[in-house]
Amino acid sequence: MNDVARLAGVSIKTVSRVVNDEAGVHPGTAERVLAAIEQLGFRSNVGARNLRRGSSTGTVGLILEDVANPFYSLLTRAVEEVARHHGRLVLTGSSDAEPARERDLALEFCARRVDGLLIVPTGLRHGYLVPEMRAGTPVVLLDRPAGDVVADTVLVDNIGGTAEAVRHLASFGHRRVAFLGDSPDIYTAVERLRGFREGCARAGLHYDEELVVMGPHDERSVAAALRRVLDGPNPATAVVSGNNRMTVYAVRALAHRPDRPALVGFDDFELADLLDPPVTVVAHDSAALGRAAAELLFGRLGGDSAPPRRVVLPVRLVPRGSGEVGLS
Amino acid sequence: MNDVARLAGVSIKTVSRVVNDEAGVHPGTAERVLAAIEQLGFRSNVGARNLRRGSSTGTVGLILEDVANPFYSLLTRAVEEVARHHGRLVLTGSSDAEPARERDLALEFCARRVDGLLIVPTGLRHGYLVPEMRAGTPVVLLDRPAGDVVADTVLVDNIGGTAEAVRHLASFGHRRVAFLGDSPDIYTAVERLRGFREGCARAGLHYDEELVVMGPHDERSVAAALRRVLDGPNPATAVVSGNNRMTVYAVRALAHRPDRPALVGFDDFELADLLDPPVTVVAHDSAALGRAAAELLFGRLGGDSAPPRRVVLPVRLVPRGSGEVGLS
DNA sequence: CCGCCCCCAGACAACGTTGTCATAGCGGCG
DNA sequence: CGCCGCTATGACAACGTTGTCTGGGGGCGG
Repeated sequence: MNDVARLAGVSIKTVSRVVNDEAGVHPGTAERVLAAIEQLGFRSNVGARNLRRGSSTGTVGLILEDVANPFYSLLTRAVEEVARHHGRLVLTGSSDAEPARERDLALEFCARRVDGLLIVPTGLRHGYLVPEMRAGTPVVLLDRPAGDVVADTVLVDNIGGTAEAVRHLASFGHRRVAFLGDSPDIYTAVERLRGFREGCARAGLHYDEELVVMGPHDERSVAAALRRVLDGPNPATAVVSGNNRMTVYAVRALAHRPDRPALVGFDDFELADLLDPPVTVVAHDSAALGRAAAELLFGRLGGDSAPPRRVVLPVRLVPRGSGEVGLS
Repeated sequence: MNDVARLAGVSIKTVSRVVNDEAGVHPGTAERVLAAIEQLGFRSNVGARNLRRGSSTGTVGLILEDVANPFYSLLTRAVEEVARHHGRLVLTGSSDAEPARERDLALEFCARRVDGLLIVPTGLRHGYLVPEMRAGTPVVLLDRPAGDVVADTVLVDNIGGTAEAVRHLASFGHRRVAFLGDSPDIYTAVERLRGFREGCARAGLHYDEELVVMGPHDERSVAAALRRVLDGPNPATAVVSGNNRMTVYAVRALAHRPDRPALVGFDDFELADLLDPPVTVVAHDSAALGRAAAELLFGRLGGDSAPPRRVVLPVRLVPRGSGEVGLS
């Protein structure tokens, strides 16, 4: 800016005025300044501006498990879009479901003075957020609440959705339904398991612990879990899988089995409708999740100081074929 | 920091020393300072630190078309990973294939003094990058070069891959192969079309313009394009589709056709192997693309000042079924 | 002709840090 | 006892901006 001022033969303050479109600069002067800016390729330093102004940095932080998962990448896109409408940029980070990494990312974001944080929380302890929130950084939690921190939270109806899946399968005559869930230290996994139990209870099914496997997270372990519930003496005839990854693994594992069980997956995924058979899912809109959370965040930034909200987004069962298999 | 200093009864400089783990602070003093930091929830302001130090902001910018596209979200994840190893955070933005948006994002990133930029360039004019590059911001282009700017570029072998797809189809007896490509102002679309022509030439096929459709970008227009090449008087018996989106649309459009043509898609995608028939693709590793570009960028940040490099990553044809259909 | 006001422009401080230099205190050694 | 050198600390300026205040000149009315 100094260089620009020198080149244009004005003071640095006048350059600042031109850069900020402030009124009261002689058009001729402004022209000279603009020419100098152009010539030197000057770009105002937003960091310094924010420091001086004490104003927003124009960024929000987004922390999730893994952008590579379509569920989160759709969510990310939605957040980006809302942020853009509010003139903000997005800092992203994947925690890989490691609490320490989530914490490091969040604190790093805060040190960079993001205007707000959107977090898909991992693990159980989130007390590290308290000082930041007290310091005025609004935090919105997505997809899961944080056990020990009260903040705005946007969830999907995990319990209702899983219960609905069970009801659906029971309506086709299934009495022995298995549940494959994620690790029990993940909130959504626990909720969906609860929904599963509830669904069993409502449909008058016996809840059999033998048919519940929590924790398999890769293709091999999902396949093993399926063998366990399908190859026993009293096998399941239908399966509810707890998230999009597991559903895909399950489809893969079941592809070459002669006696395929009925399958309903939690989370929709691309091409589910083109598989053979098309996969019935409990769908929810992850873009809507991101949008709702981001809107909530910007609401807070806009001055909304109502008590923390908890929003639960609806899910809906999409029958496609894999879940409408009767008993053979 | 002032408050911390006051509370600990030391000068602000001593607080700075403690925060930065500088040697030569009395342990007792350090303890008092740390206690004050804890009590006040003090978090050092990275922006101010960078301003004073004139050092890196510890961020890199990543601009691509759309994070929601799995191709880009895998890439994003790889970039995040490399950045993390180099202690950097990632600012992301989706350009939606709009040059103006790409430009705005890039300049916004530069105003925030990112250490470097990774860009999947959209459109043909990227001169706006020149001042930034001259100012010392390294730029690496991914997936496509920028017509009018010389910078490090990481590409995939578009021509070779598409030619290979044609060769593969011809080896199953196909003589009339159609090509569905993206809009011709996208570099990869043009390259793949060139690869298609080259493949036709090498396989001794007549290159028939009637069988080439460039530009369809949603489900409806892909379906229309397919009708055009399949329902004419002299129809195609095989189709090469130009990217992952189009392949998926094509699969959907072909799902209920009795006379399905052979199909090879450019870009691999999840579940391609589970469709019926499984989809043969020209696969490349988008994570490797992101990794290579990020490594290149950090190499530049590490002082590598060799002339701009152009890296071309290999592709490989993955036969799965849809491309191994002979003539009926 | 004088005084006032308006239009432009610049001087200066401050935002939150940190690098540089200065200084106070203290123990040891000749 | 005086000097040296070391340790622990602080004062100050500067990073690149911008808000506030001040000042010079010109036009206009009295």
